Amino acid sequence: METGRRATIVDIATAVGVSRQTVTRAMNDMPGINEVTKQRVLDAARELGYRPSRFGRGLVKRDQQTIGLMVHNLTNPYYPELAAAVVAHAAERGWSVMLLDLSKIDDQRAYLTTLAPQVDALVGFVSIPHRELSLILPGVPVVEIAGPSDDLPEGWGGVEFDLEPGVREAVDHLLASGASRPVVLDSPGALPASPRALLMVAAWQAHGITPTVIAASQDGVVAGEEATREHIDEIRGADAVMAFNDFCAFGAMKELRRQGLRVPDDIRVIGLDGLSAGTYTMPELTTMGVDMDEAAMAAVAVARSMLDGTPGPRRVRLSHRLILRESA
Amino acid sequence: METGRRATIVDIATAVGVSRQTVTRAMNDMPGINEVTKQRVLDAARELGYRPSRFGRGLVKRDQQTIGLMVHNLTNPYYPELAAAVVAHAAERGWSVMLLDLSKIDDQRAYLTTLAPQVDALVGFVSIPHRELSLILPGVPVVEIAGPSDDLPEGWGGVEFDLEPGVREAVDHLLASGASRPVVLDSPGALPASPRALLMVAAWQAHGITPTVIAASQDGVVAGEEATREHIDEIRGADAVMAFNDFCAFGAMKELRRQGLRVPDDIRVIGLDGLSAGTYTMPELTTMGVDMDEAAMAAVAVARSMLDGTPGPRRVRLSHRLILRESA
DNA sequence: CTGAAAGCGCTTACAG
DNA sequence: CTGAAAGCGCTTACAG
Repeated sequence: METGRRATIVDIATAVGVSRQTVTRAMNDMPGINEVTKQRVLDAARELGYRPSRFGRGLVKRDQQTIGLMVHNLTNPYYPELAAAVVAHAAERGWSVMLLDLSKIDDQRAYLTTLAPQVDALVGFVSIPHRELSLILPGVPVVEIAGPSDDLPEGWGGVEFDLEPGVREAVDHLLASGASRPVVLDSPGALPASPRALLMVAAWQAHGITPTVIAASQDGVVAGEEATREHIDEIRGADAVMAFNDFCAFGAMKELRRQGLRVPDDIRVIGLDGLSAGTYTMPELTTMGVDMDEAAMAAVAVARSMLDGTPGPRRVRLSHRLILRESA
Repeated sequence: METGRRATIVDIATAVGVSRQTVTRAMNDMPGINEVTKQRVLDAARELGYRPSRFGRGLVKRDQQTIGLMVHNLTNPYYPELAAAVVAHAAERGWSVMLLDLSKIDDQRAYLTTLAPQVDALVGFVSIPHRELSLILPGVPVVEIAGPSDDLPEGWGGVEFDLEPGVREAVDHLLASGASRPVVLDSPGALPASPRALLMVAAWQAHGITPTVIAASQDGVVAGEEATREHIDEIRGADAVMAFNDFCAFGAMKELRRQGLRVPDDIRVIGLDGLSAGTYTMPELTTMGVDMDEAAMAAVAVARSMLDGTPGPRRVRLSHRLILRESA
């Protein structure tokens, strides 16, 4: 069956004693071919284990599009929700999606250098410097999904998340529920605070309240627990925690419970990212996020208009919204 | 910049006044080209917005491999852990991974018919009838990831999960911790019970104990809550719940808490699937699962040996293990 | 209904 | 250092 080399259209043609042309007609179910001939071709194809080369075919039919989906780490439940939606919207256009998960890759440069040329456009979260990516991929359309960034490189598309409306809704909700002594649980890094934390602080200050800001050492569940434990005194004096992201919020909720504090009765907790994993916990996590399906649709649409050279939008802005569940 | 048609190697050649050959040398950083010529070519390429065609290139260099990764629904956290690992192991071989998520696809047949020919091998969870997939993809190597199946189609590879050792460990652990009145929370469907539930029942019976089996209406978190609520009387008489999967276990834990039962003090809970999302809850979920990285590595290895026609293993068996956390 | 010709965009020898 | 030739596997017109 396997003769070392993969069978081609010519092998079938010579085996059956017809031209390549006739083989194409049979394989692609085209009209204008005798039913008997067709059968003989199909039989020979099966016999020889023939599979069409996607390169030969792609070279002549120019309709195959593949978009690369870049994510930092698919294990973070934030990305699969996006990825599933991107696949669905790409499928509507007959596009395939190549998954580029950088989390376990040692040499990201080398990885992208070999794989990215196999892609017609790139969509997703760009975790390496913009300039570097542009050098690796000269000319490939890129649609970056991220927070609002004024420094989107020339020629790139973007789907931007505007967190402000969600944060505002969250603060309004907390105020309405009687909270007035908020703690912001920030992530490490940018001093004095991350953009997310600054947004939260500003939203409270608009109501004359200045939250206490504490920082976790990382942005995972365990770090959220630790930070909550370390700052438990400040937190006992508070009536609401707004976390940097949902993971920190999960950690905070776990530690609060250990400390005997009831959520949301004693203290409210609000996450940020809108993970559906927030429905696994008890209480379910109130959070903020965008509609991932909308984001994916927008990203695919921008990619399409860039690929086609259509005048369509190159930059879409989506607002975070409060996702009201149980923890606040 | 964009002239409608995409620039090819020939466009650059004529623009610079050299042969295609020379352009190839410049673009691919090959030796034997004058530095000045090379610069002129590279400049022209940038000028014309040239990007190499992956088809032209793929046709002549035969080293590009793409594997299709089939998953039922990437939003289910079970799959991303596998997907991330598959991407990592594929990357080691320079393979790219095309993501095929069937969850939001209306016409799965049409979807696979257009996308699967763009793939050299298929790996993952096969949710359509085996025969149907074989018809859509004559000759494409398939590596199915699933529970032990004796009916693996001729020529397919498989990575099989053996749940029995994990279930046995879980029961031993529950017994050792003093539990003796187990409830099995099964999923709907197969009567009288699912294979998973039957395995659990058998493991208990080996110790002379017959668990009560109750069934949820679905296999999600909410169904787990509902089933727990409906059968709360049986559960109050029990000291351990073994759930069909981690989702049901999440739901059970939530409802148990509402009902005033403490986990694990009053009642132990054990899930099945080994989701890392089980660390988000309080208490963290004790569960059973395989090492996803190992599973992914095995799947990629089987795919490779099938693609190469190497005699390597076509079927790998992996054992579930108890993942001890807090809920039991 | 079938085949000879041309071409998709690229690279790999082979000459010079 | 550079180019003319051949070929990768397939399809699309065009003849017959």
